[in-house]
Amino acid sequence: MTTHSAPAVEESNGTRGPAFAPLYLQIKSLILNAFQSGEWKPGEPIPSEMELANRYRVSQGTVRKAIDELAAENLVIRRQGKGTFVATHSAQHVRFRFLRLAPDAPAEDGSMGPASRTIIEFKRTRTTAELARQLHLRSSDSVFHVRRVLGFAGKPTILEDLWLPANAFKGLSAEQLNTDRGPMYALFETKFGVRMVRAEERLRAVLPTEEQAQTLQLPMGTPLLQVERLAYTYHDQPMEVRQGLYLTEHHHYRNELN
Amino acid sequence: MTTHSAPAVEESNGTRGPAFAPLYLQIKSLILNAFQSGEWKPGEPIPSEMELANRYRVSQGTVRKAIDELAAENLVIRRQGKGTFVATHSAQHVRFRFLRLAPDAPAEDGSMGPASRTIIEFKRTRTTAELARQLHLRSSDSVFHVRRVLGFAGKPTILEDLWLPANAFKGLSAEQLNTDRGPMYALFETKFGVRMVRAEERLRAVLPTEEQAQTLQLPMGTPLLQVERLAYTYHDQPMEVRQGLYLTEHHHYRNELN
DNA sequence: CAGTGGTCTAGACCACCAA
DNA sequence: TGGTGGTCTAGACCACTGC
Repeated sequence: MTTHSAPAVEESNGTRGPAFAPLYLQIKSLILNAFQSGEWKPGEPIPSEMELANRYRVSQGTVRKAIDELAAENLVIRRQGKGTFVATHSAQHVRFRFLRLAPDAPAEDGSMGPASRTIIEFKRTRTTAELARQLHLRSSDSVFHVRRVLGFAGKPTILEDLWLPANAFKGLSAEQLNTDRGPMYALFETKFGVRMVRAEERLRAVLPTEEQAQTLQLPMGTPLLQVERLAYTYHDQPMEVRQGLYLTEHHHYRNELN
Repeated sequence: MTTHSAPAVEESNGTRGPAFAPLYLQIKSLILNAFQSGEWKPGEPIPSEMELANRYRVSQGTVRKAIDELAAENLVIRRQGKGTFVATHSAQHVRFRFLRLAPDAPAEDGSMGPASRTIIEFKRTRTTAELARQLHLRSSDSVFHVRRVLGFAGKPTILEDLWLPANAFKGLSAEQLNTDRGPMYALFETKFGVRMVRAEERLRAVLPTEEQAQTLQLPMGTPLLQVERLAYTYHDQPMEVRQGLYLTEHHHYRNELN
């Protein structure tokens, strides 16, 4: 603490983004740190703009611009008159935000989720070279591997494999996954403090192997949409690899180009 | 013109967005009108923020917020020290912005475009009921129908059908499409003043018909990625229906989830 | 009513670009 | 050097929420 005119920002914090970034980006980075450290948890309100402005010794406008960006990236939700809240996968209106498969005929009850979910495999294994590369792991690290089938209206529709770094998901169990209702990403948030923020997907049309066809109860030769996903948490840290096979007879993958 | 304190906004303009929208949204709407009317064309600079502030009788900050949104929607490009420019599909770095198919192995020369393009059908027909619904046409209106094949590295990879409202594309010819280099959407801009701004896509895995397989020189039973697109110009006006069949043996459709 | 985010203004200074 | 967009500030007022 120097004596004259407080230094703006500073938070007795070693890692503070690029040294000479604009003030509002430094503020944004500090807020993200608070998210990652769990100081403000998903679903909870963050301090008001005025409070943050005082804390960081900047004007309200600068805090506002930082929060503007966080809101644009869906990391935060603003509600006029109430406050600003850390975004969560548990909130009703953003559930299945990352599941882009939609029924061709819109469901009666409005939004939909999988009607059935069955874990058909759960194990902890050593990382493969490919996984290590994608998840930034060392070859000695281990991962959880989950395989599950999602069904809509009684019909198996998605066969999904996913891999998670064991270090970040200590204690994950098949029991836990089976018991839980609601999106898997909501479970990750509440039980492991891991919030998925962004993902990249690669899509292809493929034919199922015999095993895959049996699992999905489909004839061989049925074309399936293969979706490879790499999901990231705060600060662009990769935290999940997922590969899905989607049956697109009565569903489609929707996308917006901007 | 009243005498006291100029009224802010107003542009002797009947259609001006929602009546009681915030000022900056009204400004944004006025700017969009200028785009649509062709007052400021793709690639050209728009007036400086100060000029616009004076013209619309608002502060620079309000104009700035309007332009912020336009920039976020990729309708405008800002360049510090130079000005703000109407976005264009002709610009080198945004070419093929709407083509999400990428080679599995990154190309040597960096960015890629189709190596070959062949128009295999071009005709003017009456609108179908489905097309009329999607393009907001009357059943008496007619459309252009184009079918083409795109190839990469000598291999046919995309079979694409597209439909355009004939009214908006008066004079479009197969000749024109064959002669032109560069993205089709750039041609639409320069020749017809139609700028595509946004699109919705629906993806499915399908098997080709016999005719489609022959056209793409593929064996029957090859799974293909079917991409249905509805593309919009300014003010959310639908202007193109497109259906593509993508061969995803050596390419993938990339997507970002936020 | 007090507290929150949302809008709007006016003005200062900076970083970048072209002539 | 002058003009452009980019950042930052300070302050006013509005709209919405909950007590």
